[in-house]
Formats: sequence, structure tokens, C-alpha cells
Amino acid sequence: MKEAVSLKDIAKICQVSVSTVSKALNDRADVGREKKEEIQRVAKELNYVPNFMASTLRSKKTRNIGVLLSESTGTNLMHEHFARILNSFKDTVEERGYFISFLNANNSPNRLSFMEQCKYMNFDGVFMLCADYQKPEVKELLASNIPIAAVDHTMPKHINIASNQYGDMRRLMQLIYYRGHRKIAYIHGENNEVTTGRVSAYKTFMTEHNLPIPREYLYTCPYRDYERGSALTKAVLALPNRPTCIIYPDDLTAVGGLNMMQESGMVIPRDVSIAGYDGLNLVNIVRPRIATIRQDTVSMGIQAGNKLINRIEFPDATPVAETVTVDGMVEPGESLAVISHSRHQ
Amino acid sequence: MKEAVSLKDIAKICQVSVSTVSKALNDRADVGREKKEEIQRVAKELNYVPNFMASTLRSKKTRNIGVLLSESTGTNLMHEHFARILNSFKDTVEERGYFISFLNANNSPNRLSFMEQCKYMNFDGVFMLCADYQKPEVKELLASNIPIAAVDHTMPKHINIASNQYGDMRRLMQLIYYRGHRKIAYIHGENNEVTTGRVSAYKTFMTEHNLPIPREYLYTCPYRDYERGSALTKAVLALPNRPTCIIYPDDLTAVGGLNMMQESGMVIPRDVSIAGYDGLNLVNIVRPRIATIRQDTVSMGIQAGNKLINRIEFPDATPVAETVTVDGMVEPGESLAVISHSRHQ
DNA sequence: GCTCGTTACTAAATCGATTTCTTTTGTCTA
DNA sequence: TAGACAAAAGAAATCGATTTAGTAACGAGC
Repeated sequence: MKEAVSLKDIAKICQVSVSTVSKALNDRADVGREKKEEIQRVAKELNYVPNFMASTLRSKKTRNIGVLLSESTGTNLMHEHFARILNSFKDTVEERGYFISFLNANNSPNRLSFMEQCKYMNFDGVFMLCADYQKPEVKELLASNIPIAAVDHTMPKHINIASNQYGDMRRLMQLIYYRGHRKIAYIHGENNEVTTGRVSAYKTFMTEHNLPIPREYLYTCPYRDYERGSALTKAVLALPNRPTCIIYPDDLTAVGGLNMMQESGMVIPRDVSIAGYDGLNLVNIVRPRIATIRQDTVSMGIQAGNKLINRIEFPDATPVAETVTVDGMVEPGESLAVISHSRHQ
Repeated sequence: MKEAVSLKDIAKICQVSVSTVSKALNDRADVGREKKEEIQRVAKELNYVPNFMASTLRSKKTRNIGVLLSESTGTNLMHEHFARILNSFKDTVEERGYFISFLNANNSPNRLSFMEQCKYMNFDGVFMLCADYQKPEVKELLASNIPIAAVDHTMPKHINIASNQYGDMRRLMQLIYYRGHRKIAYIHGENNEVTTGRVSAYKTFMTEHNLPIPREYLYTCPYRDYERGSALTKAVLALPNRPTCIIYPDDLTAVGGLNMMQESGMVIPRDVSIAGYDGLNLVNIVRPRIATIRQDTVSMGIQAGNKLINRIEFPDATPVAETVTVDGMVEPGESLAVISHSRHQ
């Protein structure tokens, strides 16, 4: 290993004390102009790089943000939606001189708890991407006073970057409605904050427009479960009062439905219309292109990063909950048929 | 913040010195059985968590591995192939008590170079997922003596986790050949180590089987470029001597071709057969399912993690290049027609 | 001429561990 | 019983920075 250059080395060369070097490199006021410039010049020449461990041991500021992915599956790095948000978050915090490390969420027996990992690493803050908020371990972290930002989950005293579930879903409903659909089934996700907002928008919209919501038009399906999306589609199609449009929890389940229908000889959207959610690459790749809500993952990452760093740098004695709502964009795709009502009017 | 518990606190309670506590918690031999157990018990009771900065400042071992994603686009977290490998790598190193941090590769002017970042963070090793090996900054890192593992790139004295490009491609060729195809076009990736192995397998196989390789059967296409895949397909189809099968650089370009063909009214594989590469989720989602080579990303991540940690823990004075070859698996899909030659025989 | 204040710098404490070097104590051997 | 030796513990140095407290020099003000 190349012998690392330390403050001491610079001090020796410049004939000054270590503390003067430290101050000069941190551009403090109580160092003479000439000395400061000389020290900075020498530091550059020697290719000096500070030692992270040493400086943060003393100063406690690590500029390191912990990222908590889903602890259950550990696979969420592979979900495009979260990968996109994380990518944008990473760019944002790096731009501001921070960097990210992952919290270890695997299930080896000797793993440190999230709280312990934060203590160990001195994380300045934590970004939760798809955590299980019911887990005691996560609750413990939320109850501590480390700054936290999370996606799509409101918490007391923390930052929530929320997709505009209600608004986005409402706009999707409008699109479908204006295309003439009146019998709209909704296969929605499992019960959580995200789902609640969307289901609420669905029900409100239907009610506002005097449309019935038959019990059998609502189904629960795990998010991103291609097979279940397919299976539930079969159930919907078997209904006596078959809907003209089916909305899915996300794009992947929608494709599950699409494929199932196409394989049984149906033509989309001639026979049935469908809509997904999220706006993954997928929707531009399958045919017909699926109507979807493209979530603004870039904005979500940027806002999460900036809000979190602001909290880190200007800590509040008693922080309060803060929610940033990010609008998605309706993408009509090709999977929504136009239904004419002229004959019946 | 909760006042952090330190060795000093434990020492005071147990009426021993700080060094004894340190030794006890590190399970060293020169501490008495009883004292050791008492100290460990107290540490657990107080919920003691060591301070990463302090311990690594002294010991120099961080158990922290830097991950270098492509520095050009910064988007590679979003490519399923690399995300899968990284995910498996992460699980592997975490299992062994290591963790990962990202090297910052954005292009802000005050960013530290990769080498500087390694010094700063004291990374024990680096995992390169899709770096630009031509960049001086990367070369500098490769020339240093920090342990490095990389995917699909051989380097002097470092670890290379390589897909078996030649063997995998050859098996894909066999499958296509046994289905009766003789006129096989190959839209391959841009010139790099990965591409070279595959093209070599293609040419060798064709030659071995006395098949001509018309110049117009070979095209270069950027990896994962859906649009180019589509455009080049158009060129191939326009050939007077149209091939019966087209092989693509990867699944995404293959879908680009598939969609283009289906939109122009062709039926796959009735009219043309196609094959992709990588084995992304995608191939099970589009119809027909595309023949592909499913790369063993799990094994790649595991091997990279283990090999790298072995080097970290048992450093070699003069390390030599080490290559681990990982076989992929042929997935026939539904996109390869069977061509009968009986009439002509 | 004495005090006061400012400027520019240094010495030393500190962060929380690890590690080396001693010292103490008890046991075993010649 | 002296000397050797091992086991158990502690003292102190150390890692490389930051930070606090303190000092020397010098000019200004009265």
C-alpha cells in the first residue's frame, strides 16, 4: 500500500503545527492567507486525502446515509420502481457531498439490528425505500431521533415522499371514464397506505359518477405478482356482469392479466381494456402498450435526498412530520378501448 | 441522541481496564474466563455497539467494500442484469460480515477520484460491475494494490467473474442448429470482451458445420438498445438472402426486433426465429417467450463476493489474475421454429 | 506605559477503539 | 528456594483527524 499522507506529513513540510494544517484545509479564518495557500498547495501536491474514520470519529458527522431496502425479501434492488428512486436519490445526495451505504437486512443470526447498525456506522440519516413498518426493529429506528425519509409511508416526525395516490388514481379513472367505460373492475394491491389512497379515489370517482361498485369488481392482489394478476383476471372474466375495463395494482400484474387474456384468444383492447400502474419500462415493451400512471421516480429521489440532508444539516429540536407529494403522469398507452354510448343516450 | 455506550463505560462497571474490555469482547486468549463472561454479559446488557470509526481507525480493516457502477450513465442500478448480480453479491458479503458502499461516480467537479475515495473510505476491496476500463481513473485503481473483483473483464492480478460467453453462445447455436436453422444472422454487441467470446463461438460453430457466414449476417448493435435492435432487424429482413433466425445481443434488443416484426404483421416464430441473451424477467413476459441464455447472476454474485473476501483476508504479496467462469443456461422459449430438412436430404 | 484586542499560530485534549509493552501473580521445575 | 514460565490484567501509545484553550506579537487607545 502506498504510505498514506497525513496532516502530520504536511505539517512537517510546511513547518507548522498539525492544527494549523487542519484549519487551513478546512478553510478556517484563523490562519494567515499566505500560510493557508501554501498548505493547500502542498496538500494538493502530495495528493493528500483526509481519513474518513479519523475525521468523523472526532466530528461525528459522517455524511453517510443508510439505505434500508425491504428486509423480508432482500430483492428490492431488482424492482425497477425502487431502483429508479434509489438511483435518483443517490445522484442527489452525492451531488451534495453525501454518500450511501446499505443497511444489512439479511437474516443471519448475528446481524446487528437496524438501530445498532446506525450507531455502529454513525449514519447521519436513513432512507427507507420499502421497509416493513410493522417490524419492531423498524419501529425502534423510527422512534429514535435519527433523521429519516421514507417513500409512501407517513410517520410522525419524519419525512414522507408520497406519490399522489389519490390524485393519480383519479386522473386514471377520468381517462378511463372519458373513453366511455362504466363497468370498471379494480384489482388492487394489498392493504397499505398506497392502496388505501387509490381505492379511495376509485370509490369516490365511481360514486360521484353514479356508477355502481359491485362487490365482485374489487379484488386484492399482491403487488408485482404476475401469476396472481393472471389468476385474478380469470376470475374477473368469469363474472356474469363482465367489466369493460380492469385496473391492476401495477404494470407487472397487468401484464399477467394481458398475457392470460391473449393466450385465451382475446384481443386487447377490443374485448377488454386494461390499465396498470407505475410506468415501468415494461409498458413500452409489451403490445399493446399498457395504460399506466408513470410515477415520477426522479423527483421522488431528488426530494427525498434534499429534504433528508436539510434535516441533517439543520436539525430541529422537535421535528414534525413532513410530506412531499409527487404527481405521476397518466400514460394512455393502447390498452384502453373507446366505448361509444351514442346509441343508448 | 442516546448517549452511546463505550468501552470505558463497561470498564468502569466491571472494574477493569479498557484494554481488558476490548480483549474480552474480541474474545482474545489473555482474559480470564470469568472476567470475559462478565464483561460480555455487561456489554450485552448495556446494549453496547462498537464504534466503527474508532475501531477501523486503529485496525485499518473496515469490512467495507466499494461498489463501482458504470461511471458514464450512472443508471446501471436500473439494469436488471447488474442489479441481480449486485443483489447476490450484497447478500454474500453481508453473510460474511462485510457491507457495501457505492463509489461516487457522478460528474460533479469536486468529486474525489475513485482512488481517492478508496483511500478516504479505506475500502477493503472494490467490486466493479460495469466500469469503463479505459478511463484513466479506473486504470489508476486497477494499478493499485487494493483487491478488486470485476464482472466480465479479465485484468492482470485481479479477480474476474466471467460468464462463459463462448460456451453459452455455442450451446445456443447448437439449439438453433438442431432446430434446423442454417441461415443464422447475428446482431452482436459492441466490441468488448463479452462480445468477442460470443462472436468467436458463432463463427467457429458456423465454420465447423460448413455453414457460410455472409458478411451481411453480422451487425453491431449497442447492448440494451431497444430502438437499435428494432432498426437493425429491419435491415436484416430486407436482405435478399433472408436468414431464418436472428440472434440478438441481449433480451431487450431482441424484444425491439420482435415488436418491430410483429407490428409489420409477421408471426414469430413462423416467419422468423429469434433469440436473445441474459435471461431477464422480460423473456417470460413477452409473447412468444424468447429463447435466451439465462445468465447465472446468483452464482456470479456469490463467487465474486467470496473470492474478493478471500483476497482481502488472505492477501497475497504478488496477486495473480484469477478467472471464475460461470455457465449460463439455455432457455428455448417459444421463439425458435423447427425447420425440417427431410425434403432436401 | 499600560491595558485591551486582534491576529496567527501552537500545544494538548479528545473521539473510541486496538495493540504493544509491562507488570503482577501464581505455578512448575531443577 | 531461586529461576523460569505462563496466565491475566493494566498502562500507555497509537490511529488521524478536530477542537479547545492558550500564547506570542503587535498595534491602537487612553
